[in-house]
Amino acid sequence: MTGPERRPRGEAYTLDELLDVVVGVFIERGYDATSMEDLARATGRTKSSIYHHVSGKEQLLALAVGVAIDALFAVLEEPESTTGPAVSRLEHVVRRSAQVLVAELPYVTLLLRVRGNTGAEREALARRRAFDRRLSALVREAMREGDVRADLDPRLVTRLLFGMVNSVTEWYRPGGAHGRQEVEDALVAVAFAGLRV
Amino acid sequence: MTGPERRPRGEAYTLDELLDVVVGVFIERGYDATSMEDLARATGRTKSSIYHHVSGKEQLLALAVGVAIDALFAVLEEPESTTGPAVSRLEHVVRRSAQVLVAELPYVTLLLRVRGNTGAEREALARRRAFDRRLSALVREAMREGDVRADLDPRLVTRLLFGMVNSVTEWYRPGGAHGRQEVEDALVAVAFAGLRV
DNA sequence: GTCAACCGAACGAACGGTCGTTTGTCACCG
DNA sequence: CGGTGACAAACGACCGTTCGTTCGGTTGAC
Repeated sequence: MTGPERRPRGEAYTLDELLDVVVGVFIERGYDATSMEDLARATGRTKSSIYHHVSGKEQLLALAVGVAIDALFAVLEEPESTTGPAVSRLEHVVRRSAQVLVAELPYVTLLLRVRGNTGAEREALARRRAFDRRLSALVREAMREGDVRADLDPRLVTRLLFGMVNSVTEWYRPGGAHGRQEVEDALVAVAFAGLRV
Repeated sequence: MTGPERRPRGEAYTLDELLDVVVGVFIERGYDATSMEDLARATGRTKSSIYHHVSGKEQLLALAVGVAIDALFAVLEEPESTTGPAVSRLEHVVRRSAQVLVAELPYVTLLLRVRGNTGAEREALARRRAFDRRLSALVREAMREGDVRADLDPRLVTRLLFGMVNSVTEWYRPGGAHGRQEVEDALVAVAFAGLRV
């Protein structure tokens, strides 16, 4: 039941544990400004030890953003995202996206900072665009069903809506001033009902 | 009337023109990934020529984000931002912030990507926080006056509201799919009235 | 004995920044 | 009105450092 992993030395890192540390450093210092030396120091190992697990710095980024994208796409496959009125599905996706964002905060934060300079980043951006297209279709459907105001461009609405959702990565901190439930509820309230009384 | 500037060579850059080019490269490649060699190539000059105008790479960043912050703070000093009901002032600030963001797109984009690793970046972040505090006070006032829903934390509302506004830098492109007026109107409509019909 | 895990030392390349020199324009002067 | 000294602007070569990556060897659990 212990699985296939072996731990020759006292505190060897699995790839997942390595990734957890690496993502934290990437976010703190920025991907480009992070040296392999920084990562070695943060993981308590040497540079060459890291290269035993991954092919290089870029693969670490690719693995990390993959975690985030997979988690976000999984939301779209949930039953509540595929059945019922579009506006309800949209609300569910908004709420669950916020939950994923908070649960996988470092990974999603890294994903949202990717700008597409390397091959791995461009691939991540392509998957993000595919995700956005799904969201946009959902908004359009909710407009067609008459539950969401149709006087605005659905693509524009999608961008603003999920721009607001994604902006949570900029300030949310576990144990910070705002709780998870509070953030979710505020997000849904502002997005669907607006600020004015 | 020609001013104090001199142009010894054919196409010498003033500091402002230099900055315009530099900011573009910073955004495209990312600040850390941009080398002085890149900047020299983009400006059509050599590295040492750039060092004749500024003290180094970090000062270029400091000058650029200063442009953005000054433009944003100026919005708060406009008459419509200081008189009348708080909710009207808030709406004006949202609308004008979006205008500034579009008008000074590269500079504001750069400002919003700053994470605070160097001295210049930390100073920019401090000024951003001061700006956010002004916004937060405005939201709180609008709640007290009864024009904005008061069942949510005003700081949280501020972050979501301007998270949405700032997210425009992620996708807006001049001459792109969405016009300036369209973006402003959609922003105000979604923020104050919400998506649901 | 095997093999994943790890290490220390080293590599060429690229980095931000410096330096001494050259270029070109202008104000001034005879 | 031609000549000249001063000086901002720009140049190319170079500095020490750090980068991502490689490699040959060592360790220790099974």
